Amino acid sequence: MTYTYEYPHPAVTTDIVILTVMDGELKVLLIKRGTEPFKGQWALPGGFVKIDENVDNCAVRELQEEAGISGVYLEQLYTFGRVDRDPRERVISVAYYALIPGKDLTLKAGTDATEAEWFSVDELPDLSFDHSEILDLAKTRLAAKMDYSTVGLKLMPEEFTLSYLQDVYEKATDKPRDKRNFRKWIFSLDVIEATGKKYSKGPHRPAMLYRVINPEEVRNIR
Amino acid sequence: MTYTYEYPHPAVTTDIVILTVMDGELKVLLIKRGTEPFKGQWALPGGFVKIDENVDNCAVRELQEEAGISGVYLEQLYTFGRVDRDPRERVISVAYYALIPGKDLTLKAGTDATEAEWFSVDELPDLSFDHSEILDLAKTRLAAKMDYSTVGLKLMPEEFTLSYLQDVYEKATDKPRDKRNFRKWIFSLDVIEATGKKYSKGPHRPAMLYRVINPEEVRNIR
DNA sequence: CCAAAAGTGTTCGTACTACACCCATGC
DNA sequence: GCATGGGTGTAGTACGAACACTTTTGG
Repeated sequence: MTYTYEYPHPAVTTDIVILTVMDGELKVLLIKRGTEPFKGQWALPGGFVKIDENVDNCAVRELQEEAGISGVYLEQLYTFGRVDRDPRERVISVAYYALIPGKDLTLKAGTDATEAEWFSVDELPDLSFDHSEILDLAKTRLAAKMDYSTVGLKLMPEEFTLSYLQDVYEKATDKPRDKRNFRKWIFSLDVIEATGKKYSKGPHRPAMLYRVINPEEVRNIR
Repeated sequence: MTYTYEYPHPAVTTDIVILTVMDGELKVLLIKRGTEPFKGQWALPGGFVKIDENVDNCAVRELQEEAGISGVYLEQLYTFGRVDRDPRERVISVAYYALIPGKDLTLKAGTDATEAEWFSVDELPDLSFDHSEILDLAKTRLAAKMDYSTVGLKLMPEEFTLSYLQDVYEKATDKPRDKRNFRKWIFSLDVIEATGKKYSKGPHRPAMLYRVINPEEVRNIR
């Protein structure tokens, strides 16, 4: 079966920058390509938009199919449309980024037989296509948005300590924060609340556990 | 001549929200459609991405061809990819917005025979496709960016008065500003300078004329 | 009792807000 | 001389930045 048009049509894909903070580092999920071009190289998960599928839905589907992830924060990032960005044919890519809670490491490694792995964004292999450009933009966008919205909480598991929260903010924005000022700031937003539980880990004072008050909401600040 | 693919491909267009402040109002340039669908209705200028043309270049070209405008600020806005957004075939639209200096009204009305007209964003006709959604997003984005970057200056002609500048900011963000505070703010950014000239208009004190110091730059504030 | 991370307040500077009157010109 | 928009300063407030010690636990 083939499809014929009066004018040439580009192919359209979505590529997804899947980010999380793990082991004290901002990490991105990459897939080892099983086919040409760039066979054997690492790339962002993604795939072609189906003809009867909304572009947003395509991103949701690829997230599930290639990374086994669903129900997470997903936002359109930018559309990459240079003519030569794919050697096969004209491919325009609508890039998204997804934020994964840190501890929910239920990561079945990709539903299909592809090889998936978390990489620190500071120690990346060579990426296929223009994917390092896409990743750079995602990092920039995330860092900016963590300062003027509450997206950062999408990187949090159900319950977390304030130290962990601060660590996530520092790693995702690549900027150190003062402990007392950070706590004053996050409390002033009224977005987290104490669970009443404590979390003991090691020979020191246990930390109070917090939760996000309204996990659905992403609010703009200022 | 026809083009055949193994899988169905969507068509890709760019649509451009061309904004300016004119006669004390934020205005958008619309084109009256000469063909079905939505024949005779107003729509954003735009058109299909050519197979050997970068998506960004397509936006630049459409801006020139449909509105006779070039050399202005142009930025990608968002990609609209709902399946049913075009009744003809599957069309994915990469939307851009352009900012036109207020007085440079050298607007030859569209190079092709299309009918182009400026509309106040407060008195819009019914728009074709999902174009009112695109326009809404452009308005929101512009208003936000005027507060945290210097894009607003892209709406300024070569020389302008402070009152005019303030008016543009008020109309583009739909928020009133205090005259003295606005002036302190804009001066603190070091982005405009006095030309030394004055501008007399009417029976009152003439206004000093200013220019943008670095017209190319768009800097983020904060 | 010692090591380790958790928790907690105050001071200072700066940037935003609110606000009202004199100035220069054309007619 | 009067009507019209152009131009200017100050005081109060709120927010972000800098900064160090005490608390609680496990071993």
